[in-house]
Amino acid sequence: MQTPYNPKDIEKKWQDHWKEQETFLVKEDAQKEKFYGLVEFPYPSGAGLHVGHPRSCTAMDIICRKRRMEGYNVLFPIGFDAFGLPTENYAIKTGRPPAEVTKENIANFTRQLQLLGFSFDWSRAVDTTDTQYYKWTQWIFLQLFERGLAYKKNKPINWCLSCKIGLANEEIVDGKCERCGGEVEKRDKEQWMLAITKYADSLLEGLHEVDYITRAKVQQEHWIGRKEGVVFTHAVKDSDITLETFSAYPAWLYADTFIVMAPEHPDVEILVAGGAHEQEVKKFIQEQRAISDTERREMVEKSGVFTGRVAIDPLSGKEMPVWLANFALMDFGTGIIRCSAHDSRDVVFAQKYDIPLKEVVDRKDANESVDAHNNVGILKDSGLFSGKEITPELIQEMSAWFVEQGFAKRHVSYRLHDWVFSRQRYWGEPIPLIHCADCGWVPVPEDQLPVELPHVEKYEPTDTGESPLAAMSDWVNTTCPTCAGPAKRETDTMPNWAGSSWYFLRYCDPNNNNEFASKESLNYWTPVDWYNGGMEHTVLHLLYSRFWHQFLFDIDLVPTKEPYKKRTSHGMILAKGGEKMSKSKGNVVNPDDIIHEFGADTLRTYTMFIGPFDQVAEWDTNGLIGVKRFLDRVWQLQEKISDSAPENPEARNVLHKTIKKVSEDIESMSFNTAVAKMMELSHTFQKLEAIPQAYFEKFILLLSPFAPHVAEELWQNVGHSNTITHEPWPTHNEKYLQEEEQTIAIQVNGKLRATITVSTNSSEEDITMAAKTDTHILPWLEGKTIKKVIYVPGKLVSIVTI
RNA sequence: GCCGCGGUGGUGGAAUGGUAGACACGAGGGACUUAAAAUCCCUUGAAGGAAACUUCGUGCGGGUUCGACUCCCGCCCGCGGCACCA
Repeated sequence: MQTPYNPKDIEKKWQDHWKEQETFLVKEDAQKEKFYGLVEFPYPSGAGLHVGHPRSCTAMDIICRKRRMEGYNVLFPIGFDAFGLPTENYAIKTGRPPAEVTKENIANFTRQLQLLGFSFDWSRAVDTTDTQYYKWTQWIFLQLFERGLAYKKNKPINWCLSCKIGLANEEIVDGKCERCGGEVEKRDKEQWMLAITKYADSLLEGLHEVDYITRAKVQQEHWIGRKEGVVFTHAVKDSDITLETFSAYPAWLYADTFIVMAPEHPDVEILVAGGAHEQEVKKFIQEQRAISDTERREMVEKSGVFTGRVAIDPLSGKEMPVWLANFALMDFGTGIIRCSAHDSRDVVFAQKYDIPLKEVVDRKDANESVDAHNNVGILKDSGLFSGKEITPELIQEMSAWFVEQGFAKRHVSYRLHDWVFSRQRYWGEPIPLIHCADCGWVPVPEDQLPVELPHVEKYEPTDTGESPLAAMSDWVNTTCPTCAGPAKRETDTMPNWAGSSWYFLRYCDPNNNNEFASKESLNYWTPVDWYNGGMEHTVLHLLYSRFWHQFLFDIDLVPTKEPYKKRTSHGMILAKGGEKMSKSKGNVVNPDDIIHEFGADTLRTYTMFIGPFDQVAEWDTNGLIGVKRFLDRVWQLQEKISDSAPENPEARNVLHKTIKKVSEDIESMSFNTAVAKMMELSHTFQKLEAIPQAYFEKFILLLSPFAPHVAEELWQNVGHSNTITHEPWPTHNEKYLQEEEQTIAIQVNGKLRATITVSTNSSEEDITMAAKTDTHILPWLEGKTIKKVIYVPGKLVSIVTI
């Protein structure tokens, strides 16, 4: 009688074994093909691991363990994205240094992740707050700076009136300060920007060569928002000013009758200066400025004010009144719009202020909307293009003609904006620049990197909205690296996204003191073969890290243009009832408790069994019971192993089907059905008097990526002394997938009426004959003429009668 | 409003043109036990029927097909993202 399955002892034993034997440590090996599997590194919060972490980590752990068994040299690293607001806010509240808190949190996360038995190469763990790590984050920033991709610009920041601090966008909930619920307004401040828009087209093109889930590609495309169009230049009557408008729908340009400008457009002031409408316009601009972003977003009412000016339409020579409108956005296109009867928003505005409109297509009926975005209809009153049907070709033709005639120039507009890279915060990488009155912004010399975060007394941002570093005059005041004159350090820090934009490169060579990673290590390991992470990161993190990587590629520091070959995403795990897990709701599931009660193997396998991997799943502790029973059953099977066990064709066939199914399902991340199939196999084996050892071993190999600890123990119990980690992955034999008998469904007129069991060798004639003469089928054919018989090999016979 | 994903038993889900409900939870019944737990076995979409079996059934309405959860057209609902984008 075997001892009962005791996960606690087994899991500890094998985790120690892997650590001592350095089972998962890897080195470059030119003889072996590499595989780089990556999971998003966690933010080590004080709350500890969430059950969502085991879900994504187990999935990639399974893939990496399978790859090792397939003979690949597998890099599967982990680290911590440890700069961030929650730790800083905790520091403000308690006065404890963030570095100290971070250290504790990382230790706790490490302990928890190790309890789950992931096959990470822990020797490569990185921590973005480690000076030896952020030295290189700063270094990469300087490369961007030196090539003109980092620049300073006056930008509004979010300012909480009651906390008197600058807030990140993420800290604003429903337009209010997340911390105190107070009002938030915009304040202008000089901010460091990264020119990601220079990479907009490259980032768009790169999407064609990578294998990302469609959602990720579509969302990135949408975020970049590339739109081709034309820019018209309009003379303003009795003025030297010209107005440039952007149009993405050139088919409707003949319909335009008025122009609107964004209230914040810099030319507005000159345009109205001294005019009869100046006071009204100024009042409108002030009103608009007072409205917060959130209110503005919710505002449906269109409003505006006439500037008193008239622009000339280059197409017709006619006059177009120029208005300011609350819906014109300064940061899209040129901030000035030609408006027409073919845009519902323009129509609402025109009707409100009695501005004349003109349609350039005939409506079939009065209710039909002829919206600019539809691009359908036959043009009228459109000069040369009257009578032509709007098609993509015509739009091209029109754009070309406008350009040719000198009315317009081509222009591409993007939704994507340059990346605001400054934070007025303590807990981030200091921006390694020094400002000198004579030399301007000067980079900190490479041999002085990293610029370390100094120790401060208070972590709150200052009254002026600057980072607490600004109060450290000893640190701020320095000398200019160029002229040695007095100079000041930049006190802004980098955003959270900085450290995570290149961490996967550091994993290749984490202890390198001379480079962010050696060329050899990057050539061997990159690109990442498979990257799994959360849906919430498919836009920003992915875009930012692709941008940095493409930049590093352009300056010849990484070997590929794209960092990730393949990107998948896991669904979130929600609490029972479909709510997000949160401390305040008290519905958080702590992995420690689950491991204590059921074991890590059960937790791992359950998170894979819970539902389709890419969809949200509701946590259900009852579901763990079924998985625990399964592993118990597998454990019991070892008692039935026998050298003298006879071959059992039926069990063997089920085994080979399981090998095929599990192998394929891991590749498609259909982990839930892989587990289900192994459960079936365990039932099949359980019914046997004796199990041939060879069958059992193959089963254990299949199970090992899911439940590695129990698999190692069983592997040892059946007589092996080596770890199961590098045993070859089982392959199925096609001939064992063939049953000797098959069940054929018989349909009459599309309805299932019977099933018959026939030998696999039976001919089509035999089977259709058997179908037609089956006792259950005969009554359905009585008095009918058979029109057609469809035979699907191995599946069914469908009889159609008249 | 636009984009993406989803809607199947009491519950989580399986099946991407071929026997709807695999696998699991829960529930009911049984075996073992002095008893309980654990374990094992059976039943479990609905309705009708003694049974054989029949009818209905994958959000709603149409269509294609011998055959549709699956493909096409038109809707409804839920979740996520973007949103006055010219």
